[in-house]
Amino acid sequence: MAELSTRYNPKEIESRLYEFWESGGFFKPKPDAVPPDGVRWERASAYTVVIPPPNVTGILHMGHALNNTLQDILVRWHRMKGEPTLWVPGTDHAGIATQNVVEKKLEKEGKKRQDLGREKFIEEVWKWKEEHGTTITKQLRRLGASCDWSRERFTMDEGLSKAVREAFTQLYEKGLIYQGNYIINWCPRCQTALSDEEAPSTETEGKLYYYYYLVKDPKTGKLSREGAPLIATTRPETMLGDSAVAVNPKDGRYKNLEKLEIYLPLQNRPLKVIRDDFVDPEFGTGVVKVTPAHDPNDFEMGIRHQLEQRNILTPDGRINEKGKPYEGLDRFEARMKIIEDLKAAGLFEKEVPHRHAVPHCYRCHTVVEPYLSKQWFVKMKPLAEKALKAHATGKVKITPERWNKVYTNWLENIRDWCISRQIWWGHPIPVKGDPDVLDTWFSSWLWPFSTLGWPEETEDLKRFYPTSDLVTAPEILFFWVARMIMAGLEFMGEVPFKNVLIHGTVRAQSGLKMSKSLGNAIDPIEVIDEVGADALRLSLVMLAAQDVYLSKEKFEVGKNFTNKLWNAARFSFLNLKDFKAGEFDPGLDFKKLTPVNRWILSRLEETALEVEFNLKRFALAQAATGLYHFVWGKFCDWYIELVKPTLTGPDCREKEETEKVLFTVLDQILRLLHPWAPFITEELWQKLKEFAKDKSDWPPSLMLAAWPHVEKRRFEDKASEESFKVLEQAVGGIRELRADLNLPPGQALSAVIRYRNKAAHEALLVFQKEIQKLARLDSLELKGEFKRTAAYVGHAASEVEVFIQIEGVIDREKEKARLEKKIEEVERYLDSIRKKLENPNFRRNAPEELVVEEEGKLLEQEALLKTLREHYELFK
RNA sequence: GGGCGAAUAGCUCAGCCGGCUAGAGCACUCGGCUUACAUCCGAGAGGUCACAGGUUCGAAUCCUGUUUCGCCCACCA
Repeated sequence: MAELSTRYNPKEIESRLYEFWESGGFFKPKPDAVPPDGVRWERASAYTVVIPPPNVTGILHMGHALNNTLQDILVRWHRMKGEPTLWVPGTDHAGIATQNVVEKKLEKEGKKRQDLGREKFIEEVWKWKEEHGTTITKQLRRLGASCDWSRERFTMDEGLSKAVREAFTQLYEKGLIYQGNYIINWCPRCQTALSDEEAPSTETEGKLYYYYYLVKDPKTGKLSREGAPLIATTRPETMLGDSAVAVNPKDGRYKNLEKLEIYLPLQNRPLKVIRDDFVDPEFGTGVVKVTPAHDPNDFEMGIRHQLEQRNILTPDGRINEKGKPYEGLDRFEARMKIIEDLKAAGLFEKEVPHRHAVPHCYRCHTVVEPYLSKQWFVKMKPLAEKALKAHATGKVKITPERWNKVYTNWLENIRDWCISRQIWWGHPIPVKGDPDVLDTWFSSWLWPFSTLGWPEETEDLKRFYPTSDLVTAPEILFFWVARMIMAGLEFMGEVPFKNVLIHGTVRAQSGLKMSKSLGNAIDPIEVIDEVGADALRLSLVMLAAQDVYLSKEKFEVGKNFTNKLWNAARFSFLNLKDFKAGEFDPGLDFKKLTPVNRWILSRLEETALEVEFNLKRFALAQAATGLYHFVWGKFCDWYIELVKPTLTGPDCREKEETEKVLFTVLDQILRLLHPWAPFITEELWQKLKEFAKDKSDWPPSLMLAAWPHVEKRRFEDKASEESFKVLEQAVGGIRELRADLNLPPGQALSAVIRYRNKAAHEALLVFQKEIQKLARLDSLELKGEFKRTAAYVGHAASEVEVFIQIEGVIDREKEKARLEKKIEEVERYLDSIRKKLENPNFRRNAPEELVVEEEGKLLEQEALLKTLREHYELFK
């Protein structure tokens, strides 16, 4: 075998391995997988995930990296378990976002979309998609995502367009789609309707303007502010669309308001006076101007009181002919002009600062205008009811738990969904002569089944629907997840997935959302270039128990760990060089193995159990952390160090056995780690494979190798684990003394270890050689006598007492102080245990085992204290 | 305005059903190039678990309230 470099270099291997996997067809579900009982896999046993389709315009950001890493871990795990596993990839046409991108591109060429005309423009968008639409899928490959690319879909491809038409038709025929004049969120820049979810509000420091309306004197017919109501509004320009003023029916202050003839200033139009419960007497002056065409509440009031709906805005946010004399002005210009004019007319009272929520377009951040227009809607109540029921009966589970309430709360208060958009790029509404297109989400909500072929009854649909797990960020719980559940139930009669895993949002270290425009984004591809995809994945996942606050240093964890793994394997390969595996099953010989080998196998099996337990409950971070500590803290720090002399020593039975165990442990580690770190584990596993004598039953890729599932424990050995604790105490004690005493590295050292019980004695006998090696001792005596010529320093743990004897002089005062500190510590601890045990209530109420445990601790600590005191006497 | 979440070492976080002297990684201090790895090895220092009450033999963990931060939702003009 070629020598491995001393450092892990991900660049060399990543693209080569991905190509190997993809061209080998390993990402495709097994067509003929057969479970142990010989029955063909049933639909229920397939494992399916559909990717949250990134926008075609997108470039991979950290949110994607986390999201897809989590999916890939689950997918690779299930695939290794032997389940027919399918991860469906694809991209979203992202209506407004994509249209904006292409418009911007045209702008640079000095063109507008209107210049091209609709047909030509759409051609341009497709052209753009062909050229740039593969960026994100290429980037997902760099991450290692094991999607079945042969099944890649696009929300505007032919099949999905058909699904969209079918879904629309079905809803239409059921009477769940209607068209109506409605007040909707309108983006004057994008010139389209937006759903409520697309128009998020931001708290804004605004102003509340107070000014007088006019009253007509019945005698003179003159208009004046005498006795007229003062009103307050944040958007004075909408007064041009006023139809009435309203007060609360119970508001005593305005009993006679109806008797007045109220007129609108500037336009001098008569207004109605109405009374409505909506009006809050506490807010402003208690009098509200009513503008049915430009405010959602006023719209409702307008319906209740049959008011005129006066639309005063053009689609691009300018005042139209109804708003004379302000016609042609932009809405914000008009606001200023109107305030000026009101001031000039002596009607303006004051302006006060006012914090309020202002909706903005989620794409271009323009202030959204409530706007009256004809739109298409889906009646959501009937769909939501089914989705609530499916959730209540446990058909869909959301993890973490707390999101369940958020989900149900939203569905219970659902409002109809405005699905038409006045843009060009999107699915046309299949209604003759309608120029609108459908909301992007109208195609994405069908994603879990449309990607599998619906409305055709395909094999894929039968085999892989419903899917298994959906992994997503919380931001699109309503946009997407809830709607998919509704669509799945409506069109397929079944929930689209069984589990929803919601992970944290990736933020910059500052706590802000990462975004390119804020300049605080860390590019995952850059990180992959620097430390490798595996390091990125491991770091992200280990941090991702909740929201992730990222900075570049955080990828060190993964980087260092992959390098450690690389070197552990490198060491193994150097020492396995004349080894032929294949026929070896440690399970057969387990009882005959050396204690060290039994110990590592026992720990390995425990780790495998823990990893699977955590994977099952979607605790991917905990699973990764557990593996990390096993590999680094046990396998590298102890096992490899312990078996070094054996492996590098002369050939013997023990050496052969150790090589076999090392081979097994490394193989299992690589398998366990593969879902998190697919590249490095594959690379190392392929090398490991070269040592196996019989490779016929080894799959071509680690991706397809069997997952270390522990059905029944084969390697459990509590005794060797206990002995190992004694070893750790002994070695740790000597190291501590060495460091405390600041001994020079070459210092010759003899140690004496005394034991407290038979088990400890046996453990010491078993590991005597190892202790000597790890603690770098010249000699080691068990329960030996102290030489009169040497000075001694001691350390006592629960089961062993460790002394080192040093020829020559040691600093007695320093050692005295050290012992005093230790004695004090133990006394304090002993005190707390005694207090606990002396409390009669503790004995009465605490569980039996706990009391026994505490009593054990008491004896242990007492013995320890005795030794420390005896030793202290020597230094007095 | 309503709902949710967070508050633990200098930093980022783990601590499930209440009970091992509250842990890890980074940073820090001391000592080491020990024939896999200095992206490393060994040792160490560092915490009144936000605050105030309560339940309990026992609370970082459960309950109540307070403070600070974050997120989501909402039509108060």
